[in-house]
Amino acid sequence: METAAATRGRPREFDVEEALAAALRVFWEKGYDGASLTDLTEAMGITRPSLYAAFGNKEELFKRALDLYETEKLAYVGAALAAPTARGVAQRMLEGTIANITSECRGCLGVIASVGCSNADSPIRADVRGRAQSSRAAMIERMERAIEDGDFTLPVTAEAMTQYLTAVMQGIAVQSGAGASRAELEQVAEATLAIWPGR
Amino acid sequence: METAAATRGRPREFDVEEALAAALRVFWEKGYDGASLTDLTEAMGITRPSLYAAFGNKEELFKRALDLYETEKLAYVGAALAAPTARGVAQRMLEGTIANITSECRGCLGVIASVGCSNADSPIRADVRGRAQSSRAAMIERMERAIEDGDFTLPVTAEAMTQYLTAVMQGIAVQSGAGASRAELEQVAEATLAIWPGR
DNA sequence: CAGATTACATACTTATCGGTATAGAACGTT
DNA sequence: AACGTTCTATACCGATAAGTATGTAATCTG
Repeated sequence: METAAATRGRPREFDVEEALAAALRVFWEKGYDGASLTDLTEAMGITRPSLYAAFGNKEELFKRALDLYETEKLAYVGAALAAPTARGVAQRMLEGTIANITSECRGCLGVIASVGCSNADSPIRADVRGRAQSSRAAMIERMERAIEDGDFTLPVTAEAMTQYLTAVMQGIAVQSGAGASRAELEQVAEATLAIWPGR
Repeated sequence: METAAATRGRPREFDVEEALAAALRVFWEKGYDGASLTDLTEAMGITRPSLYAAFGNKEELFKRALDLYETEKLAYVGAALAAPTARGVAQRMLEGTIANITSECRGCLGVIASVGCSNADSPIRADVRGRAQSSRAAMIERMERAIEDGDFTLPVTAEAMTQYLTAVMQGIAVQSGAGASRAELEQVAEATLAIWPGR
């Protein structure tokens, strides 16, 4: 249905992926509510009507930016879950988190969008939550296998260890957004691993 | 200087502390940027000029609300630091955090204001950060004493354990804001205590 | 080259933002 | 009762929010 179009009419003068990457940085810095269309269009180097023609509206642009964020910035999650032991998973997750939130922009876009959205029943929050749910499920599965493998020296549940590790990562993201140095964040990761109960 | 005034002129028709408590709830729910003056005045039951006469402006109102938050909602911090062991401190801190963020409103006002403020160099962020710094210092001191007391079964630093425990609490607050159930939050606290290295 | 089609650029819409000017209402003092 | 003082109520301010109408420029099809 939508495969037609071809190349009729005036060609677009900007690169959609580049513009999207610029939008992602703005959302990352300012959050969904905080990012105005003026901020976005300036960073993307396009005009308002071009943005609406290419992406629909602000909300859809944000979702597209989240897609990009997931594929580019959250790639470490998959690699982390492939670690041979639960400790390895935790280590790679923490390292990935710190690398991610101290790179281009501070903090975690998921946390920023979820916490920073003014009204609790916003479609933005629901979207972010839905995305988080799938990686949570993957983490729980991985932790279940770790329990079967005897990775833990304590009787823990997969859900609890997932929620716990997620909390530490989110806390690191909060501290990063609040201005903590990379060394301080690494302290948290090191402490978590030093405490980690098992291999 | 300001002790004069007495009771000359028309008396105020609303209770300042009550209005402040209402403002706190609004800021807590929507964050600083997200709370509009319309939201605030409606919840406080007063008009705009009354708000400005009594509190100065939005920023000062927020700081007053933060004062109230600290004295009423963060009282558990002092009690937690008085626990006999580091584990006791952690337990009371985690319990206090969960009780706080699942009571009136979800999440932690400090996290919400810090993460949810659209621009990074806002006076709001600076204020929140300054307040957090003092409790951080108190926590570090307490952890130093715990190390001297031999509370820990691992070679840890007071700074690292403080940052770590703070991260877990912030993570719990994030999850609460994202809609996690109380049971899920308690899972995190229980896991943290189960893992806690020492008494 | 004519026409359809698509994108860009300027300027606009309505709504809401934080903050305030102004007028009237309620009090203590004289 | 008249006055100064302080609060409340309404209506307003300029700035900015998200989103769009309109005209023009650039491409493909015929």
